[in-house]
Amino acid sequence: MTAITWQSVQAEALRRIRSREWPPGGQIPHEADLAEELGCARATVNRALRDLAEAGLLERRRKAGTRVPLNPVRKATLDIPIIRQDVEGRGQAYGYRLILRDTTLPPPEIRSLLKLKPKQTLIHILALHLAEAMPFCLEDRWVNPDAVPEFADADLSAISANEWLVQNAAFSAGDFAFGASAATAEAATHLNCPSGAPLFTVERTTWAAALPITAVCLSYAPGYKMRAEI
Amino acid sequence: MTAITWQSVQAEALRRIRSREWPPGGQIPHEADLAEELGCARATVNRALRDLAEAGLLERRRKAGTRVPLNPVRKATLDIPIIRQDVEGRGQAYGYRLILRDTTLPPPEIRSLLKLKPKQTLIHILALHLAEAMPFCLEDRWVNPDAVPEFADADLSAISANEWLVQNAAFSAGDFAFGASAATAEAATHLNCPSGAPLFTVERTTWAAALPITAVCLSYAPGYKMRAEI
DNA sequence: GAGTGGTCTAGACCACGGG
DNA sequence: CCGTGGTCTAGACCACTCG
Repeated sequence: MTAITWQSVQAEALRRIRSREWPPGGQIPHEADLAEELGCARATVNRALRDLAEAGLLERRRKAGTRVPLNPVRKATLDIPIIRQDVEGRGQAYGYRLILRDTTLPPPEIRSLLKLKPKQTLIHILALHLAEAMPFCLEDRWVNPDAVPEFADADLSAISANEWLVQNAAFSAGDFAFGASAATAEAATHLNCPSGAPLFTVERTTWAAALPITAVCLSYAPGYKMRAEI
Repeated sequence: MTAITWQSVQAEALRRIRSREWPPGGQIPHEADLAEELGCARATVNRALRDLAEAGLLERRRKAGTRVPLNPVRKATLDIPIIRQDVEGRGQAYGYRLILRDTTLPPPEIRSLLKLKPKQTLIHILALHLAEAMPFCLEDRWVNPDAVPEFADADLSAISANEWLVQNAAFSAGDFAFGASAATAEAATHLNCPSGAPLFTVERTTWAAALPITAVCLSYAPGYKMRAEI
């Protein structure tokens, strides 16, 4: 009977790493040797070590073998839910208010961010997400109608642009930048906080292949924290 | 000849998801059917779909099968390097200055965060990380000497606590909280910014099993952005 | 050139959990 | 109960890369 799973192999490897039985900077045995020692197939060892390498706890290279990194670059995984789910996941009642919806020329920084041609117009959205009727997050978004033509017909008073896009243009690529900025006068009004208050911000751009879909800046009300585990 | 890899299966699955050939909320074929259709082994399909599920693009449950989620919770991966590598990775010269090193009772919020007994003393570190001789990040750290006794002998003028711990107590578990806060007068002095300036902050706690190792708050100089891709 | 991880296969058994 | 994904195996070939 085989009580050996890839998880148990992984746990044993992790133990050896943490106990420095496999010291930082050192090579560890080959997959084949480990498989024999632990009494399982090489594929099982492979699965276990591959997962550890993806988390940054091991470095693997063909021919060079597997080693414990001296300065591990750990990987943390962030969940990116739609804002409604973020609020509801905290056990709070979600609310939403559309503030502005317009079609206009974007400012230069948005145009260059999305690599648009000079005269390309975008749909501009400003919306407030609420938790227990308190301001939670201000969404300042630009949408490329060429990438998602149906968006022009979306009823943004019933569903947030955030949610609409996740449901209709999801599964695409993009990048995030997290930072802090001072609340502008307008943001302070909407978020009901002092002007200049420190706000946690998420800037995101989304692409369908080479076609830009949307750029958004989310400004969270003071006190918001984004969490991750490792 | 087998031109079929799990990556190609994954790409095909992704295409069907994005093209809505597999619509949101809908079931997709079983692994066995897909394997037959695509002409590969079930294990290959499994690997491809498992990876998509880990990224949040599919939901898999035994017996219920695999479906495309209506509101996908995307997963983004963050790299957590040591600060020196973060700076050097930007092509800048790294510098470091130890500001304070003390052994004392932690404030209540740190004590409860690390679940310490009332009279447990910790080592308190305050240090500044520099990029091109400009303030980059302020490190405010508490270390549990019971968890890492050797830390008491570390020469923190030569190596940052951040780096020492990564090299000597790495591979442990922990959690992160990202947020924004206003620069205190002291932080403003060290970071050379106005008091009250919005700072991007990372709070982290690290554990070896049930034993708390360290709690740290990193305050980044104004303008810092943390990036991730999806 | 040769060693190491990367991957595929065909088959098998198992565990979870929906109906 | 029993279908579906989760996993293990033994063997094979391949691709990368170090020496």
